Amino acid sequence: MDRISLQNLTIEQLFNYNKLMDTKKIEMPDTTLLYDLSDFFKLMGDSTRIQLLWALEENEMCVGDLANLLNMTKSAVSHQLKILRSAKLVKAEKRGKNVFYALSDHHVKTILEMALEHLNEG
Amino acid sequence: MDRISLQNLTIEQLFNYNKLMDTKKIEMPDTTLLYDLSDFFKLMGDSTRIQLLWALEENEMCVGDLANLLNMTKSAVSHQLKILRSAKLVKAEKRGKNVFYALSDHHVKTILEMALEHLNEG
DNA sequence: TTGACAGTTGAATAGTTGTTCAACTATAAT
DNA sequence: ATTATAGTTGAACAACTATTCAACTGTCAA
Repeated sequence: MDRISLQNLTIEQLFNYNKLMDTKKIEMPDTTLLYDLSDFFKLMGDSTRIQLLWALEENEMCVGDLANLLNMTKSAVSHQLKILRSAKLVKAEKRGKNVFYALSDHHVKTILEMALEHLNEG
Repeated sequence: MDRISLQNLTIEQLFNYNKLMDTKKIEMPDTTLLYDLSDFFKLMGDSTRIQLLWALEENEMCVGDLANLLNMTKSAVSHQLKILRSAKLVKAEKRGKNVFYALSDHHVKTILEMALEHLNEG
């Protein structure tokens, strides 16, 4: 069956359409859920944070090393790490003068690889 | 072996560290790749676009219907659809007065579900 | 204790981005 | 032909965000 626009329907047509939708159980998920989803992707939607996650995927590292690796100031890196930390994607541990950061979530790698696969096939 | 900070190393220690890194083949991927990755996530990092993708996952739909479903103006929806379209995530087909949009990529659903799973377990 | 280094923080700035508004095109109906 | 509807577009505005800068804390070494 061809899809139709709800905008052009008579009352009766709209009624039938609604019945159809009922039987197919088409429904939007909770709005807050979609907001959480987009918030999560927003975290990944920044090249600095992606690079940080990628680097920490391989190595536990401290702020200065990450700053060297990405050619950024320690301040900028620290700001972004704080965001990743408050989202519970990385965890920090202080040892002496250094603060070492590590991934706290194993899903991240999977999602990164998933997206890479998408990009490669596109 | 405990991780160390490159910042505190002597030349000799740094040399040994580099040898270690060589054997472990730790390397950052091409920078442009990570930029593509974050660009992709940036697309998903907006609740309007996530809702559009979610809706189109179930239904091919036209602009007015999507606008009704999300309680937005047709203009706002059209702008966002244009972004999704230029990223080749949706495709458009004009039929009569309507323009019907549909997902053009099957990876999207998988990635959405992946992220949802992550959110549920967190 | 003093100096040096690692990292954090808040304010300021510059760049980005989503929505609105108004004007426009194109299709269908009377 | 005229009118109404569906959708697109560009400019303008407001909100958001990443980086920089300067000041600060805490730790180690001399």
